[in-house]
Amino acid sequence: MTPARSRRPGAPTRTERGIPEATVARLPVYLRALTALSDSGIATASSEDLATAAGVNSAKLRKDLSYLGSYGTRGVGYDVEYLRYQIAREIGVTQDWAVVIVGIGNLGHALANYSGFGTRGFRIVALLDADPALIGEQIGDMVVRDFAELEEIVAADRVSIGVITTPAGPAQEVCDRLVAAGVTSILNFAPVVLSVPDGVDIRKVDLSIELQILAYHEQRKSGEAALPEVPELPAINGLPGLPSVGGGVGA
Amino acid sequence: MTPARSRRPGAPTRTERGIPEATVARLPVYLRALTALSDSGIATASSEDLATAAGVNSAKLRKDLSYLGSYGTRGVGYDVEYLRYQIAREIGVTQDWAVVIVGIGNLGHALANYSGFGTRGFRIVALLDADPALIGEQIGDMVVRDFAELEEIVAADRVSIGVITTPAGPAQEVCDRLVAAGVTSILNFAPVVLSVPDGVDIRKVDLSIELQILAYHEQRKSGEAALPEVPELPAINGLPGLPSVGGGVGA
DNA sequence: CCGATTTTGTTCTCACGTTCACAAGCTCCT
DNA sequence: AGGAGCTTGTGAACGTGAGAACAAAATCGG
Repeated sequence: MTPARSRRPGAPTRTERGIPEATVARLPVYLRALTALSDSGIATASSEDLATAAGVNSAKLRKDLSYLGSYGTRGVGYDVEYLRYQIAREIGVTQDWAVVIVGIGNLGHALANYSGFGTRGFRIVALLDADPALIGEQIGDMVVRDFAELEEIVAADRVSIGVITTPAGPAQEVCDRLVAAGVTSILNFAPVVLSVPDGVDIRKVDLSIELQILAYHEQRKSGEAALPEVPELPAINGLPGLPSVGGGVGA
Repeated sequence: MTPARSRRPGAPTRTERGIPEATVARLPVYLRALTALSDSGIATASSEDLATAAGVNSAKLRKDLSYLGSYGTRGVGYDVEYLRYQIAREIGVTQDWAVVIVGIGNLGHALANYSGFGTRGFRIVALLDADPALIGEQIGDMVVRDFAELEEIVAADRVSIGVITTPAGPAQEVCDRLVAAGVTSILNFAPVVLSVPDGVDIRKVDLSIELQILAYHEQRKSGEAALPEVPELPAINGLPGLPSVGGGVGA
């Protein structure tokens, strides 16, 4: 351990490798950009080049990279291969993470077939479903197994990441089982808010939310005129009997 | 138009219906929570109830809702149906938005079959692909059509939202065609940074980025010991010939 | 009719994230 | 060897978002 390079008294006291969440979310983008540059045979790139490839501005990119350390050479730029390795190591994709996918419907199928699984760094070790009609089905070079085998598989393959592609209904129960089995990171595609204990990370991908955000902006663009005028009282047309207002539900 | 209700001189001057982006991103979550409460027969809910259902804290929820107006009754709470309608209207899902999906691979198939397409508010009007082997295939109650028909379809159905589920390669070209045809909102599943002109909104969903973010936190949890020590010089082992350092790329 | 109770809407403060601007440091040319 | 020219890394200003706390308004009981 180097003795904390030039820790000034007034420095932001970024606690021992604490990288801001916003930066963490961009590192994979930089990694992909670097891989693309590398594949094009580019050996060195400036922050400006990288920023363009990643779709951000160069000041932000430099600040983000500065949290990792001082890779990069002033007056020259960044060595593409070197930086790529450093970011991959920081993210943790120099090792392989074992992943299980639970819920082999349309989306589960699609993810199971997702060749390369993005960049390397992840290995699907099991496709699970509770439906007997699906168990045994061959997908790519894998076979769908019974969700009941979850605990066994997690323990055997040291699985730390679970992907939930079930419908909304069973999602929380599946989530609880994953957590109980020892999975500590979950990627949720089901349209529900899952609750997990502290220490478990959860991320959500939700198609319909993304579309609704687009719709909001789209509505703005189509001129404010398109907005139906607000009925200020709850006299809603096609809705089943509303109590005039209030009325107090037994909470 | 009401003359700007009680605009104080020192007020934040939130420009005429400018809702913060962070709030916009949460409105669909509130909408879903309200729909769930409604389906359970709950007629009135407090900010605390709603916040729990949506997975946020109640102060944030109240502040978010306050940007929409003063729906809600002090001492009582919010009328579920009324608030649900107001949010739906604000987002713009009281009308139906026409959507095309381009790229009918595994993911495209999955989205095409996504029944209900989240909540209502969206209508898939075409599934497009350039591969002759796919054109004509029946998926649900739709048929895959030739990507060449894009312009015609967009014009005929007033399509404003496009979903890109092609591989990375053709994504930018597909994007350009969509924009040229008049689409002004794009949801991109391809692992590339797309560039679009001003006035076009774009959102990205990226499985491998989400997994990498999880991996980063996972690595943190597994104890810092797991971090391989940093090679401070670019002496990278299994990589093809690196110029010692620098060497200046022609940029 | 009035006070107690409940819950919203809003104000204030703090933390986080973004962008600007520039000094430090490296390379290359003369 | 020394200066010119780039490009990084970072300090500082600015804007946005989150959370605590409280005043305003509505209901309910006496």
